[in-house]
Amino acid sequence: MTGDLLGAVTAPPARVRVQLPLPLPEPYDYKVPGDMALVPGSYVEVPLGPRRLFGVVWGDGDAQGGVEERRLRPVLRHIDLPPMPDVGRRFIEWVAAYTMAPVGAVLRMAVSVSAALEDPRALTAYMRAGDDLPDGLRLTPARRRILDLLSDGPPRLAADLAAEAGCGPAVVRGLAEAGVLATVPMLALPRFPRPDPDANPKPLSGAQRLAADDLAGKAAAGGYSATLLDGVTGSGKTEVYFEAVAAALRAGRQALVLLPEIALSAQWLDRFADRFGVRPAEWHSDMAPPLRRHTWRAVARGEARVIVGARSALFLPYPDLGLIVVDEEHEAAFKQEDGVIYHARDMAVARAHLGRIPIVLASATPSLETLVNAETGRYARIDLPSRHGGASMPDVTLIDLRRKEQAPPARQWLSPVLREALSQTMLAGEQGMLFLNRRGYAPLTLCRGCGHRLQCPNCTAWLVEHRLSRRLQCHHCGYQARSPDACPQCEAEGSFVACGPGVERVAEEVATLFPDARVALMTSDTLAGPRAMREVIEQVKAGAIDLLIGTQVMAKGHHFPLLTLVGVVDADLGLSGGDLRAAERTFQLLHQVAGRAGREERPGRVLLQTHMPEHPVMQSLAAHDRDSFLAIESEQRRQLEMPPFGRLAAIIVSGEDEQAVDAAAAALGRRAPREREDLTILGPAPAPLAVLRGRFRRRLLLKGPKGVALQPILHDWLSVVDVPASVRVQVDIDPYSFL
DNA sequence: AGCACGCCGACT
DNA sequence: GTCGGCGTGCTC
Repeated sequence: MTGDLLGAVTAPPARVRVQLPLPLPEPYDYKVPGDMALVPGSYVEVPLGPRRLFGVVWGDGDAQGGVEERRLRPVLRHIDLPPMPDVGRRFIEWVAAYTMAPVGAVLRMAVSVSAALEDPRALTAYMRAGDDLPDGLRLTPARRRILDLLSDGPPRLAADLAAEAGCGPAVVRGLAEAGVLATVPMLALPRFPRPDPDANPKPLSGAQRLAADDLAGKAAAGGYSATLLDGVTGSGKTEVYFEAVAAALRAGRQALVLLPEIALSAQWLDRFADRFGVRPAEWHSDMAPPLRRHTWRAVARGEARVIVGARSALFLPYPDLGLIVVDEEHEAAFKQEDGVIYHARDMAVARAHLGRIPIVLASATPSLETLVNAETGRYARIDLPSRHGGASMPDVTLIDLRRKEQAPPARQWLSPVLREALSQTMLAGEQGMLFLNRRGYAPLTLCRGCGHRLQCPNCTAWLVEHRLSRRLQCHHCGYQARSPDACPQCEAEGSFVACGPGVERVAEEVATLFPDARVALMTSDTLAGPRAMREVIEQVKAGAIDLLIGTQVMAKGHHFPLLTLVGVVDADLGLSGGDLRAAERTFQLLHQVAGRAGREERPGRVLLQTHMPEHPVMQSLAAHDRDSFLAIESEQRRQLEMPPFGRLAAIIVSGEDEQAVDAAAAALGRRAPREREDLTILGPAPAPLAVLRGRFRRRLLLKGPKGVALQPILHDWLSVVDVPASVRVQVDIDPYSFL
């Protein structure tokens, strides 16, 4: 104002580049109101067309090359939060460049709840509206469970109720709409008390102490380092990296622990609380939006000091991250397969590098990638021996299903040897476990009359019969249907035959073999919530269960002291399919499952049913020789120049119009950079799931030597091919799943 | 990612 | 004659 009166030259209105959480090709410029003090990283609200959006100031506006002044619209609001630190923005840009995603698409993950920046709002909790139920209320089983949960206890969040009852949050809202439940604002949002690094330190073995001191020293000193913490289950990896977390806390910095499946880690949270006095901040995708927002802000403000979460926790706006731990670093769950396709473990290493902080990769069965990095010296390595001396692994026996006397009877799946072992185990008052990584009753249902196979209408996949829920399910898209009475093709009634086993079918066989055994089924279908999981675990520990039957959710680290026998119903499952990492993954999974048998004083044994006992995976498991398996696997990859000895990228072309997809894939194939001798191009070929969720899919694969960055090659390649908007082209750098 | 604009089929 | 399908393009 005074400037005008004095005739002074008024500075042109300041202009900033704002990155919006949208897949735009570049940030947009906005005009800064005179009284607004913005810095790079400031969170702002800006207009975009008719909408108001949150964004992040990415730098100064571009007065020369950018849009003309008169088109600029003003920043509406400066959000009252500490700005996103420089390293956070550089990380987002790095991930965008690496994964070939727009920066805005990566930013979208970082402000992952769309309303992350909105002012805090109370959570909505639900409680019983009264004791009586209205007439005509349909009391479905899910509704019944919700009401039971609320019959005793305080009002609860819809997401928590849904998780415990094993249904969707819509059921809770439906009950509220029906007037059965009332909503109340829940004022007690979790506060994030500071974990105390000295609350309850655990006694450590000599080897643990050395490892812990090493990692704690790195965390205290800061600076980039990557360390593989390699130790079998029961070697005390968690206690060791807890000391690194403690050191980061003492240094006044935040720590992040990435776990593959936060939902299954109630035990982990208990151990953390025991060590540090309070629970850490949790971050995962099925948190209620208000809780996500609350947690996000607590991280941004630096109030949350230790965050444990699934892969998306990597993108939280840490103002002062001082340590990253990736536990179970070999887990495929770290690979995000939709939207921005990335591997959280690899991105975490990049984040540590950018932030100049240490990262710890922990595993009992490290990935080949990580092992090779440790061997070449890129990563430091700490080997943690078992606390129980050398013999931590149980006795592993292979059952050769090709031999007549070892094969199970027709339409049954447990061999005589395994049956006998189960029987002995239970007679001895010990517990057994049967592992089959296949949900449902049977993976394939066909008509005896005409041979028709029940297939998903949206995917190239058979429908899996689930007898417990009396439904057919597609495990790829979630399609469900009631089992038909008659064959849809030949209309014969009652002509269906179940082919192959799922865990439900194994449970049926067990019920006829051991009618008196107390059996628990552990699959993602039966363990819908953390409560269900905890209940089964308690029952097993209390000895109220004789036999556990389940899929990989059962394989995760639970300590069952009475469990001495593990039977793997089909050890070969997962080896077929031509997946690059099939053998590696099968080894990791079976190793983990085998580790469930025999803890503490009781020796355990493992029986693996297989059709290929000579396979390196089986041989290594039987001989307790991880290194020989890795050597064979590593040599094969080296010869094929496959990762980690070469680089791989997949191009996935998909769309609802098969011809358009084929045409686009063919066009990409024609323009492939075939002139370069160091590159190999495969495809286009139908993706293994040629139709997924109603979309046709074709794949191309680009392989190059280790030293060559594939992104610029892909960029040039894709830029010369015109693809109609109805066809989507995705790039998957370092593909894991070949689906 | 939204949302509008814009050209071709089945209805009040 | 309109209502509405979603293909293409824009948003600082």
